[in-house]
Amino acid sequence: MSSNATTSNTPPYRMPLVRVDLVLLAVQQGCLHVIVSKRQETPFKGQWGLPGGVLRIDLDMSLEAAAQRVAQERLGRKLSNLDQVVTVGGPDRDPRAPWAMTVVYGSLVSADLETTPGKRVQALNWRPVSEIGAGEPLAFDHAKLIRMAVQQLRQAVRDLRFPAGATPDEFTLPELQALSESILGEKIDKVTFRRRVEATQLVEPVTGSMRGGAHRPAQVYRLR
Amino acid sequence: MSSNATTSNTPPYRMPLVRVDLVLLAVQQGCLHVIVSKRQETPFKGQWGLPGGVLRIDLDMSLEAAAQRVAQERLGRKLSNLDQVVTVGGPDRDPRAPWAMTVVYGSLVSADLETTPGKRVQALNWRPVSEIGAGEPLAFDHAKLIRMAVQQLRQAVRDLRFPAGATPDEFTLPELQALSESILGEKIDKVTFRRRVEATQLVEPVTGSMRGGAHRPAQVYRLR
DNA sequence: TCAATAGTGTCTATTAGACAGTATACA
DNA sequence: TGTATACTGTCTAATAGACACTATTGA
Repeated sequence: MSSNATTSNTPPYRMPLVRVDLVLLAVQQGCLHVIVSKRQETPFKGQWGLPGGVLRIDLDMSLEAAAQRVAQERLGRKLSNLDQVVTVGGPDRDPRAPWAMTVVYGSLVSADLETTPGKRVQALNWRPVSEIGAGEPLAFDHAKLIRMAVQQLRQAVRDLRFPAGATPDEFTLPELQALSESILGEKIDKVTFRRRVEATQLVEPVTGSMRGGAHRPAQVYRLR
Repeated sequence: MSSNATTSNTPPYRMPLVRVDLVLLAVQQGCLHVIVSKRQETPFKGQWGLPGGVLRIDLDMSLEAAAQRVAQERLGRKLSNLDQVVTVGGPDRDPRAPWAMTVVYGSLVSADLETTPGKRVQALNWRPVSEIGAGEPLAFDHAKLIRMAVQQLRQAVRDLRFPAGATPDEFTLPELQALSESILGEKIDKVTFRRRVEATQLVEPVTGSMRGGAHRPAQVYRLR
C-alpha cells in the first residue's frame, strides 16, 4: 500500500533497518527477571522495551559482535554467553524506516549485573518474567520475544546445558540445583538432579574444597 | 563494486544486504535430501548453494513472507511449513555489499516437489544430506546451515512435532513411522513409536479407511 | 546433645525397548 | 493353505520420582 517512491525494482534494492535486541535474564529473589529499558525515542517513547541498537556495518564483524557492542554501550559490559533467539521483521515496525527487522539475542547473566544506563538509555529495570504478559505492555512484540528467550533458556537448563558464565566458576550441587529451580520456576527432585548431573559428566569436583555454615559442608564443583 | 550496494537508508547508518535462504528437505529413496541450486552470480558462481533471494522491502510483509516469495520465484510454489533456523551475517559475505546477512528458513516438503528452475536459477538438484559435509563444498557456510536445519527437523520429529504438510492428508502408522525413520536416519521400535503416537494424541483414525496389498491392510489416520 | 543442610539407599512408577504372538488381507 | 504386513501382549531394561535414612558441620 505505502510503496516508497525511491524503491527501485532492479538491484540494488533498498534494505531494511536492522536492529539487535537483547533479552538479558537473571535470577533474583528466586525467580527469573529480565532487563527492560525505558525508550527515549519513538516509537513507544516512554514505554519499556528490550535494550537494543542498530546494526553498524562499519563496526560489527558479525551479528553476535553487534549484540556484544550493544551490551557494552547500553550496560557497560560484555556478555559471557549469547544465544540467538529469533529474527523478526516487517514494515511499519519503526517510523525511522519503512521496513525494520530485529535479531534477538538472549543471555543469562549473574544477578549482580550493574544496570548503569549507558548511551541513550533513560533507565534500566529488572522485571519478573512472570509479570511480562500482564500489566503495562511492552514496546513492539517484545513480550513475545522475551517469552521465546525464556522458553529457550528453560529447555537448555532442562537438558543440563548451562550457558557459559551463567554459573560461578565454582559451585555446589545444591547451588546448581537452586539455580535450575529458579530458572525453571519449579522444584526438581534432588536425587534425580544429582543422578543426571553425574550421568552427563557436567561437572568435576574441586578437590578439598568444601563450604558450609552451621551444617554439613557441600562438595564444590566446577564445569568440566 | 561496493558502491552499487549503497542503499542510502533514511537512518544515519548504512544497512546490510539482507537475504533469505531456504533449506528444503525431503525424503527420497529412504533418506533425507536437500535442494541445492547452481549459482549464476558471484560469489561462488558455478558452485552449488542454497536457493535464496534478496529481501524486498517493497514486496515482503514479513521475513516468512519473503521466504515464501523466494520459494515461489525459485521453485514455482509456496511451502506449507517454514521454520526459521538461524540468522547469520558479517562483512565480506557478498561482493555486492560490504556487509550481508541471511535469514535461513527450513521446510520439509514432499518428495514429489517439482524442481523446475525459476528466475535466475540455472539448475536445482536434490542431494543427500549425508553427503553434505564431504565432497564438493557448498557456497558460503551453507553446509553448516543445512546441518542446523536438519538437526532442528530431527528434533521436531523425535518430539512427534511433524511440520504441517510434511505428511499426506491421510496416512497409516507404518507410513508415518517409515517417514520418521528416513528423516532420523535410524530405525525406531514399532511398539514404542505407536505407544508414543497414541499417548500424544497426534492422530485420529479415519473410520472405515484401510489400505493394503496382499496382506493385512493398515488403519488410515489423519493429523488431529 | 540439636538444628540444618549434604548426600545416599532403595522402593515404586513411568517409559523405552525387545520379541514373540495374533490378525487379516490376497494369491 | 502360505506369505506378507498390521497390530498387540508382555517381559525386561532404563529412567524418573518419592522418601527415608545416614553424614557432617557449628551452636
